[in-house]
Amino acid sequence: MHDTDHSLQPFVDRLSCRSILTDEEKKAILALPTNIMKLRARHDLVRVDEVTPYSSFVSTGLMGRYGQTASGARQITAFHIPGDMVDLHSAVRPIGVGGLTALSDTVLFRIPHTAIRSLAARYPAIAEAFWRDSLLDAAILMQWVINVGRRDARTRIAHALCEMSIRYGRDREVLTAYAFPVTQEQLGDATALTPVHVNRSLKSLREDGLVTHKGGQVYIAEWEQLARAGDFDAAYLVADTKPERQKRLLEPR
Amino acid sequence: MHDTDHSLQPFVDRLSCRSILTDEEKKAILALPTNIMKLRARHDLVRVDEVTPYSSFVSTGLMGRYGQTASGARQITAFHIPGDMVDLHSAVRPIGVGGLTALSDTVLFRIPHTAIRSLAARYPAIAEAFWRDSLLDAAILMQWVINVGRRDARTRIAHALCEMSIRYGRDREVLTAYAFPVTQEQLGDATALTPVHVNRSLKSLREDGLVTHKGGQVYIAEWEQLARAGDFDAAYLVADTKPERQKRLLEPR
DNA sequence: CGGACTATTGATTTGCGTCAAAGATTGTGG
DNA sequence: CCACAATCTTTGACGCAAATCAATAGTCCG
Repeated sequence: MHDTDHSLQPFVDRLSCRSILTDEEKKAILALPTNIMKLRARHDLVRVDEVTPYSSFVSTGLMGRYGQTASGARQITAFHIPGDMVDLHSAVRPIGVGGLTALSDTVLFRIPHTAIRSLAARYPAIAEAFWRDSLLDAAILMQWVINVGRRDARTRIAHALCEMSIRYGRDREVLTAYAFPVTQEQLGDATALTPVHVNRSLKSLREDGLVTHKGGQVYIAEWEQLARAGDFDAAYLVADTKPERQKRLLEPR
Repeated sequence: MHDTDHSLQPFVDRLSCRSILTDEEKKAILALPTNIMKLRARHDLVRVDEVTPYSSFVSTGLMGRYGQTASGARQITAFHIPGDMVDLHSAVRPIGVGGLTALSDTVLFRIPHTAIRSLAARYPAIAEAFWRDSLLDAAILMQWVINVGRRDARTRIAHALCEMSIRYGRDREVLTAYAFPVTQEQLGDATALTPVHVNRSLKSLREDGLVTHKGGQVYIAEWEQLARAGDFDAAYLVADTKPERQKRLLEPR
């Protein structure tokens, strides 16, 4: 085995943080057929209401899942960062989840659903890992409902920046500087704010010395204060509180 | 086999709508140990940040999943109606999903996670059905982000009432009259509105002759118009567009 | 170097929140 | 079965956070 430009090793690493996989299972994942694809910023991978026959691993860049209202307003429902597998779920339930767009220039490895499905069929423990992965996405979505529904603009932005800090970090550690290549308009589409108000909220956070977002880079000056300002508690992002509970449903065979 | 008061038959029926299960698998689900539990309205089954060792099948009543902000504002992130299995996911990922409360008097059958886990371990096809079930919840959650983030009050309420109409209906058919035992305050907690504004929005929909909510009952007078007013498209609730795609990952053994 | 995004700031508007108070319903214990 | 307490619904007046409108600077890229 050797790494290639198409390597899914980061995906295996990420799954292994949350689920226990045997070497054979890891190898089987690495052996998935991949198809490299490059997307320019603002180009769609999947349009709303379109059904895709692929799942895609994000290698570099940033993808956004989105839906829209009849009046054309866009709402981003998820950010997908390098290491994430997007549309993994669509192998099992391929509808009703909106479109996927590149928020910045992005490199993906596409994997046919058929390959995902047969892998999950052969290795139930992998299916379980995939399931657990989609449950983390669901937990994040719940937080977004709370964020968008019940927090004011400044708090929402702070919360979003805290979330991405933890998600970009290895092993859920705080990253006080990270690349987050979104425009203020896109950040507004994720937090349900207008670009103008995103700008004002960022300014307020910047003037209070908590955080800066410039040139697609986030610099967190005061993590503790930012987390407080964003009403942020990272518990929902943690794989599991008790390691013994993340043990496999199935023994290796 | 005979039905009892603890029967999980409705759960099997619901899973069977979306996944293909053998008779043996269905029997195995029905054989799960259940523990009946009654909850009065406004009582919690699981508090925020609490970890539960049970999944619960809703027999009658209405459950709500919720989170809250530091300032104490409550946001309902999901309604769970009779036939739903709540906290199914917590068997695999037991954290970060907030609390569960009874929105009306509710009867539940509790099932230990250990039983769920061993069932999923023995029958991978059941694990797959569970996964698919949690993906529907995630699709609903995405719509809630859009609803709360980008639609005005009247539209949000209309959307929520449309969603529940389809979810209460058998086989995703429109139900123009259904029991939905929530107060206007709870509906506000779900749509991120104040009870006062929920009242005004309902009044507007009522005066336009679209829908009525009185005494915990919803009466939809004009489905088409209500769906338009709520910017509602039921596609996200459908099990699958193409039946052949919902075929099993795994052959029965 | 020019055209198209992107960020920033100010002035004004508005949908929804907040506060308040009066009815309608529901439930409960005597 | 009634009384009264508690909860829920409805309506009005007012305030505010964020949207909208508008215009000027940066910035990136071909």
